[in-house]
Amino acid sequence: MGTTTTKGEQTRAALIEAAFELFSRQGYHATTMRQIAERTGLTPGSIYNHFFGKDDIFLSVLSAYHPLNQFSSFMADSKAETTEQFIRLLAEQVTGELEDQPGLLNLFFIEMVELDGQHLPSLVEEFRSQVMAFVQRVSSGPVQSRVLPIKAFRVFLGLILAYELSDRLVQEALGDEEIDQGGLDDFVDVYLHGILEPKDKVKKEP
Amino acid sequence: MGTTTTKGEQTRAALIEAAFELFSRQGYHATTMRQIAERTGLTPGSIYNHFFGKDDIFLSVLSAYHPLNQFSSFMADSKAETTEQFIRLLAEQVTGELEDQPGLLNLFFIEMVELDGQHLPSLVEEFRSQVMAFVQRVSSGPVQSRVLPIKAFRVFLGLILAYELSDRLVQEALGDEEIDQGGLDDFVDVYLHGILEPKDKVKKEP
DNA sequence: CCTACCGATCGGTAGG
DNA sequence: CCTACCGATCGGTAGG
Repeated sequence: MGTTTTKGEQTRAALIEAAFELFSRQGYHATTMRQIAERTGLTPGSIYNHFFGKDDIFLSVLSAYHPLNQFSSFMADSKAETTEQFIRLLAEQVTGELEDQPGLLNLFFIEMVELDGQHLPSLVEEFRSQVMAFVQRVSSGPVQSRVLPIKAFRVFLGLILAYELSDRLVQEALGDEEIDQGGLDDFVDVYLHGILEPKDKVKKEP
Repeated sequence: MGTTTTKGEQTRAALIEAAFELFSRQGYHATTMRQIAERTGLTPGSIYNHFFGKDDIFLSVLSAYHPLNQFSSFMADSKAETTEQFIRLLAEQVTGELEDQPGLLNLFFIEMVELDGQHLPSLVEEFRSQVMAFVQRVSSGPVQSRVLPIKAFRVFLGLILAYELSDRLVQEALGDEEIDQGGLDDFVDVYLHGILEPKDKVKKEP
């Protein structure tokens, strides 16, 4: 690459990567500065040449690894023609990404629980443009969505969460038994068409 | 109540309650035995007359407060006639419960991240009968579900998660701005009928 | 970037 | 159930 990286920048990057692996596996408070240093081949004290402290490291990890980073490229590169195709493809890519990097979701939960969600607002802010792209895409297709696009986005996020978390639960519960692979399509089906047959469309009482 | 509780049992219960509040707010490792003792009016050392150690307390908290405890009573008491009513009512009750006790969800995430999900299998086992009740209910209604009931259940759990988590995110992001209250109905709508108009039912390529 | 070190605090125990 | 205490380990600093 044309970008030159100084030794210091390389060390900083190595620290962030090591910290990501430790944080996402053990949580924030269970991860020690000594562990991070050891993984990078440094002495604990040396870390403070690159970061103000432990929380500064976590903040850097969070911005480098937060789960919504690749959303935009997925959406920009999408070759889908219909809304249905678009949703299916996006769900596939996002869950694939989360499967490759299981720590991404953990990092999010750690921030929420152990750090009281203090960094969530800025994360949401960073993500705003990607939400808009999704909304634009869903509302401009040849077939309109039944619900407000922003609601559709929120439920879509939930779809991803539902698939990932229940997948972990099922795998944990079953152990070595049959693996309920590939259920993603069913999840997306429900998202697109609901669990009920169309004939069940009963008017709600006012 | 007719059940007599000894002093020791009362203290144990008080410890579990105090521990729940602290764990769910701060996480496992950030909560100290001294904090738990202080909240109960005890000396740190006294805790060990009731529990083997910190992890034993967490285990007790988890079984006393795990989020799926009230599911069964909700389903048993449901007066819903149609599947649609059943789902709507259940979603309302569960999210209402999670709103009253925000710690329930946190506890689940803490277990998953900080304790590596070691207790999840037993939790799932405890919950198995409730899953069966849901499946039974959805598959025996006058209107059949389009998807396998077990899948419908997994997506339903995701629906709840989606609503709760995105609600927290939105509230965190908006701060004092408009509060997007009551969007639960929209979430349930998507779950029941999908985001697409029925006319969009396009066959997937084989 | 390392050596050496600090005060603070942790989970847990002994003895009564 | 309390007093008193332990070894271990934590995040972070001083000085070079």
